[in-house]
Amino acid sequence: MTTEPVDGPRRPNLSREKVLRAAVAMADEGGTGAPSVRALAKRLGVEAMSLYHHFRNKDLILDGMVDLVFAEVEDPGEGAAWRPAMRGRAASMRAALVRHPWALGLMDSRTSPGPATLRRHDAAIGCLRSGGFSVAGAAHALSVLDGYTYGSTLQQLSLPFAGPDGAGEVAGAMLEEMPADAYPHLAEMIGELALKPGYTYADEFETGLDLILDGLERRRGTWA
Amino acid sequence: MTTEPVDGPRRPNLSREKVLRAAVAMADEGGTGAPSVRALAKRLGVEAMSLYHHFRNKDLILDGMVDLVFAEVEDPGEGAAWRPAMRGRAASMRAALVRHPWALGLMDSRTSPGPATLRRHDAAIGCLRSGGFSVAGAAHALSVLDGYTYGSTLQQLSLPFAGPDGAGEVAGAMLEEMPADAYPHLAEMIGELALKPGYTYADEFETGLDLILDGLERRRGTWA
DNA sequence: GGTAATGCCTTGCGGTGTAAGGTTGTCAAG
DNA sequence: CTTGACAACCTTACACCGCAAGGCATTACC
Repeated sequence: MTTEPVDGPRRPNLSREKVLRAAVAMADEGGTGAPSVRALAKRLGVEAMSLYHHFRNKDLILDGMVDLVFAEVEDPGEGAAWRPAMRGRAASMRAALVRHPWALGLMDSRTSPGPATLRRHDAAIGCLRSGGFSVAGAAHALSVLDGYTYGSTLQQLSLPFAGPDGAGEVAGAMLEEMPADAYPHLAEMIGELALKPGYTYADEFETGLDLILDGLERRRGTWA
Repeated sequence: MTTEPVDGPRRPNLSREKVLRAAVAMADEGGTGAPSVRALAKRLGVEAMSLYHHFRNKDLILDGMVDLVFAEVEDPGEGAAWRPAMRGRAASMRAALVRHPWALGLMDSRTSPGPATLRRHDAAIGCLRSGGFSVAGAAHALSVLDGYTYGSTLQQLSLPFAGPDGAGEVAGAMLEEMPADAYPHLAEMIGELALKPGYTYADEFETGLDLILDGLERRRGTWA
């Protein structure tokens, strides 16, 4: 009993990972983005400044949070064919970004990728290379795929509704708010697509993804 | 002389647009993202709370800033062929987002598009429709193109260097910092591409953009 | 037992967005 | 010419924020 390290007053009950996990959880719960240092500390049963013992400043916490999200993305096995592997990777990435909607907003302010991010990149390049892409070709492919994945997710998160159900209502409201015929083509599209039941933006993502994968397959050999 | 409305003490010397223009200018100058309400007010020679007379809260200022960026993007003329028109639109969009690097970070937190944003969307749909795309096809095309444009720009802004010159240095430093052979494929790519002079990420954007445009052309007729 | 390091806390500073209410110039109606 | 409504702007105040500086137990090592 007493021989064990009972969590005595000064026993470390904090750690980089525990802090990051709590931070991610709080960001997921409250829709307000990254939690404040004070709130995060309270959640951990600790005073605010204690966190600065493990992170030099808040930016490093944010870096860690982003990297933790990237760590959730499943890497393609090295043996898999490049096309289904990259398709799965993009879908997994997108799912993670939707699960943690604050992550995209954090990404563009941090410039130093974490280990999980680097590992993910490395695995993808390896998959593409063994799938017949040159170094330059793999760079092209990774740039299009990741770019599209990020941007498409960002577009989805910017939509003024969450699930597929909300699309119809919001679309209808928008149509009425719109200054008469100020945006005729947009109005047509909303009326013809979004108001139909069953429209989900997630399908758009797959449509575009397949278009890009087709293009990659076609150019795979031609890229020096 | 005196008959003119001299800007007397209580004559409105503030306006939605003046505030927004100052906000954009400040965001461009200081790299810290959107300016604080206090700083913005000081720049306009006014007390902080005065701004709340024109905007109910800061979010509305941010909405306006984003829309002002979108207003900078040149729309394709309605008569132009869809492919060069959409290509130019994407390039112009990307240029605007690079000119105002804070805009992308703001985009994912705001969900109500402004008039310039809507107009831009409408024009693009019109261009695609008269280029032979169905309504659904235009939706697909717009989704891929915009998604890729946003995401690719976000990737570029996340790079730890600014101009094409910095690539080599940073790449070299990264190679040395890396835990030996933890990321072999990534190391190879950096060594083979980024260290070569003349590599710019902007070229990657065009490569991917053309890939997507090719794919769109091929599917144009097949989309219901 | 002495010493150094670790892990956490206390205090306090300058900054943030904004709610509530006061002041002041302008203009239309009586 | 007065009066009142109104818009534009200011003052004050609050609760919150990230974080610099320093203190104080507890533990590990010699």
